[in-house]
Amino acid sequence: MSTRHLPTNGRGITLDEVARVAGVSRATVSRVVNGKPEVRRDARRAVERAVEELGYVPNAAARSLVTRRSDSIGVVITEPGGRLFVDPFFPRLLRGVGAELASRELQLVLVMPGSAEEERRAERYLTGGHLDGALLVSLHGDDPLPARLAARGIPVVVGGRPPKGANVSFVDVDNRQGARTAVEHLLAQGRQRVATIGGPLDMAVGIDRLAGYREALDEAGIARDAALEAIDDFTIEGGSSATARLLAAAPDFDGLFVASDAMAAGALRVLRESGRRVPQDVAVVGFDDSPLAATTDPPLSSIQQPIEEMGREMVRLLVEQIGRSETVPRRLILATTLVRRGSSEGVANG
Amino acid sequence: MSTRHLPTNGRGITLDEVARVAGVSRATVSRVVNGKPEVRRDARRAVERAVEELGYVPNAAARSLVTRRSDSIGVVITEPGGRLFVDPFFPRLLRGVGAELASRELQLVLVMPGSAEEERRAERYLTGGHLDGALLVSLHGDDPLPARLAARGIPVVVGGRPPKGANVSFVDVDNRQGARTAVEHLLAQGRQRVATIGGPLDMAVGIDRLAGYREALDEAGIARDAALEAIDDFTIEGGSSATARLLAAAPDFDGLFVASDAMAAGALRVLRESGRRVPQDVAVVGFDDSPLAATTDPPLSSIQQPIEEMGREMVRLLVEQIGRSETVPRRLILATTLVRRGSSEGVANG
DNA sequence: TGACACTGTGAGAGCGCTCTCTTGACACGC
DNA sequence: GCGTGTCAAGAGAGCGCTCTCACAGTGTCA
Repeated sequence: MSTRHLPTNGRGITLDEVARVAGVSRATVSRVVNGKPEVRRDARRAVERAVEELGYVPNAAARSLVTRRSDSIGVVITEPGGRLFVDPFFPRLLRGVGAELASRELQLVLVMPGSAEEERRAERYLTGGHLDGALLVSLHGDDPLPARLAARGIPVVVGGRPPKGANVSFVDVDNRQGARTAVEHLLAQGRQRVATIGGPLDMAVGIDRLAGYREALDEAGIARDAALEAIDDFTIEGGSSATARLLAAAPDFDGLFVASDAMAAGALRVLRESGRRVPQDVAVVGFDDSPLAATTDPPLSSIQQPIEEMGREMVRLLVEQIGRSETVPRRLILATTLVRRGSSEGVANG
Repeated sequence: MSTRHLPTNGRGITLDEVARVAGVSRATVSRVVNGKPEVRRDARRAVERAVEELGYVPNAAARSLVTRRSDSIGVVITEPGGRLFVDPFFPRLLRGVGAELASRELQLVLVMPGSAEEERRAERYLTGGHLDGALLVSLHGDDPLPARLAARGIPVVVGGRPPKGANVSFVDVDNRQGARTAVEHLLAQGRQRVATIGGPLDMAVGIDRLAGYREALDEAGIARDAALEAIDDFTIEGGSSATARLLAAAPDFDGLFVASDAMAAGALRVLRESGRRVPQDVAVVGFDDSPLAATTDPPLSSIQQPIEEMGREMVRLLVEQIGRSETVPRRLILATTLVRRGSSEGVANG
């Protein structure tokens, strides 16, 4: 597009040089570059031409130094490993975040602390004013990070329901309603004994999806049965062993809601090994609608979450906060969708 | 616009204040903070105490402005979507990159251009001297980006084999040898007619994995057969339709090497639908060793690649370049491993 | 015509840091 | 005593930018 002859690599072309070439002052160039309105046509034009000709790119450090803005935000992923690799939650989220940032000329700084030591370094970095704000994802237990950052006046938005103490903005997926939808779908298929495999109860997703399961049963007037509930981590193996426990405690269940697709994949295997046919004997619905839902045998019905939208909304909430000195925390809950596949279709048994 | 002298971000602790508290000059504080040796014991101690007491964190922008280093590197992922979400390649890579950067006090800036427009913006950003170097992953076709950046003197390391024209450092996985290993394994199992499903031939991975397949056959003295080769994209659906074509063209194949696990998942489904048993009738090996390899029925044998190590090595090569003015491009090829699972086990047929 | 408002532009003061250069203190040899 | 060398520490000059303030130029109205 442009013919920039000078291979600058940042060092070299400064505002001063552009000003000289354009025949105006440094201040005027600055105004044009930053889109300020009070510059006359011809001056603006001269500056634009000079910028183009010289291939001028503003020096971010110098600008930051005076504006006290870094024009970049942090995305902190505190995830030891598991979920990180099993489904494409993070790529999707980052995609959404990136898309929303791009139109705002903001940069995305990824922080993935892998140890307690690195986590402390990350906090230090965040509180050091290097970033204009932070997106916090995949918090575990009652991580004090969001509250700590908020207390320091750093704009923060949490992805997922934040820990108890933290009064910060967040964007969450409606896990509870998603779980309800899944269970209602199983009941509508005529299933009488619907079991569940829940995720870890130290995570909001784990708690909320189990709560949704229970609500759906309550609302349908079906008595709960502790034997129909098994809890495990979000891995494939967790799903397998939880299913084994379920089969031992309540061999007669004919519907199964699993709080993640990975666990559901494990469940399908164990069900098959136990001689159950899916969906004829047991109808199964997972959660996440991850790619592996389409590869299992039979393909897995699942609850789809708008992850990219979540990323985008997180950025919007964060940008709202940046610049304002005091803001009221906002919360946003995004709806989920049931995706019907073979594992819960047809075969009305009763 | 809004003049804010709020104690937010950074909180205004400067070198000067630390110097005053410690009773030394700004220069001495700077020396201590940057680990320069020529400071006497007591002065050093006083500074350290003052830093601790005040919670001083250096202002990155000010430092950058004079050092002309940003202490951050870019990771550019030019991937329209497909591969991004199907397997955890990127989380793994980012994990490796992040781990290696953390110990070097470097920050990771993620750039994911989603359109041509964003790609140009990204290039502008990179050449603007905002970053000390860049890691380029998932390049397609003959993307001119690496060559362009290198020409501007920006340190660059490519993940995967770079486009023809680009004489830059890169780290790649030994796709060719991985494919050979897979095919040799199938032959060792007694398979006589080994087919393959290859990836897009405008990508280095696609080309190299197909080349490996052919080499293995050549070396075993088996004549190649065009009917045994099908090409498609790296998706599940691509694998399905490629398999259908293979079944039509050469219904007698008894071994199948698929250039990605996602495609292999599609292949398994179509093989099953056609009445073939895996591994009895057709033994299958995939590539990537993604999580879905463990969830298919039967579990999929696959070629594992050291993705996190790739990320770490990329950072090492990049850091080597940063600071040096002229460097010779280096290349690194990482070995793969065959992971044997049910889809290619036992049943020596011949 | 003078007083005043308004607009576009330039001059210049920093932002917080690093780094060179200079100074100061001290030890040593003659 | 003086010159010389060594090492630690301070003074001060920017790095490239934004932003305030002053000022020149133009228009408006009494």
